[in-house]
Amino acid sequence: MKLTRRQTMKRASEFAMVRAEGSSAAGRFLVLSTAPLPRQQANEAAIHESRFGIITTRKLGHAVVRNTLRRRVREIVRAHGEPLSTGRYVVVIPRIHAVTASYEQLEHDFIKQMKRLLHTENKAC
RNA sequence: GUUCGGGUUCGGGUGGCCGCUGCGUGGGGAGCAAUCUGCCGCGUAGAGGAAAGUCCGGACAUCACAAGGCAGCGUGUCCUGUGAAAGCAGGAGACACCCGGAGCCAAUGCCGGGUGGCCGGAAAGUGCCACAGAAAACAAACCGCCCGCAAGGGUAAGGGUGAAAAGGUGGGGUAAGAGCCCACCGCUCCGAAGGUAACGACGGAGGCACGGAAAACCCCGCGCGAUGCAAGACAAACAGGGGAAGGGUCGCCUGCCCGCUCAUAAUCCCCGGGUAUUAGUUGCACCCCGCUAUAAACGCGGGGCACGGUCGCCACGACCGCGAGAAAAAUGGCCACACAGCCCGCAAGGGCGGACAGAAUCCGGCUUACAGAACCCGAACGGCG
Repeated sequence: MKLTRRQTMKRASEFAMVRAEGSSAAGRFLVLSTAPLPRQQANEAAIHESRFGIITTRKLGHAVVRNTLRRRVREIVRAHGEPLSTGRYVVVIPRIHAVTASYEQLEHDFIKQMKRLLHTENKAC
């Protein structure tokens, strides 16, 4: 899937909403949370693109560490995030163990958490 | 050649696939058009020597085209060069420490070499100096010594403590002692050859006063208006109302003094209103000419300009390098190959694995972090001639 600047979350209120109303799944290396897009935005276009946000806190390390981690996560989302590509907010938060993890480990963890989220959603329906 | 120290330069490479942001451009879409573009392509550019800490200095911007002071902040040997300034470089001086030499009872000083740095003042003032020690500074008596029956007094020579104990040695002197007196050494003050200067060879005087720390406060010289690109400018939208203060308020600073200006506005506080936008545009990312089997661009070629570096015949010139522009923040992810490095192994080979670190208005410095590579200089040791 594509992942351009337009698809990023930019407002604190959006992150707060996902935190308050969304569902999440936590793995060893990262936390994945998601919430549906608001209605009024969904009405404008039939299929609306999801918005993605990656949170890298200072706890993870200095700027270079945070940059690489954010780039890796963005790449993983671009490669495997297709099931999440419409109609939702998606927030990915790397945890402290992600700093020493390999790209492959991060990839597996992301896919696993994504499947868990989608599975519980289907059950709820 | 090895090791150590110093300096300069570099600080990961090549290729493939898939992406992101800026710019340019072809097509599609929207629009009467200018033009715009969340769509599909193509071309092209895209982190550092410290981008870091935010410690100095400037550019730029705003604050009333207006004067000054105190507090406050910065800075501190001298000369030269460089620079817009901060600063940097070279040389010199004093000081401290180390090594060697002469000298030697000791204190200390002399000669030669090397190293070092927040290098004004401790004789303006207030305070401080842990522990130990009797005592930590207008002195002082624990032991000791002397006088004395004792009470008490004299004594800073000796002991011991300490980071530091109030000049050193010798002689005289004395009840015992003491610069109390003398000689030499040291010290202080005054003069002074010389030196651009810091400084100071040398001479004279004085029994000697002045413990340390200025990174405790402080004092002296010199310098400094404040706030920072979240500065600020522009566009769009809108609706104002109420309160406090009346020689008080506001205006340029963190506080204050003094001066000046304005005249019911402004400022401040409260209530209310507005919304272009996935955080509006700009500030903010060099300019000109030519080229491309479409065209253009920040591409390529040439020229100019700014900045940085090197060299010089110091007129300025020559050569080399360099020109990124995000905004929840692009500059990347993965793979392969070779090259450094480390580990295991007799070897073949195998494994691990890229130092410190990420632009945010720009420029000049300072400080701090840093695996490794190349070159240059110096020192020590060893080898060869």
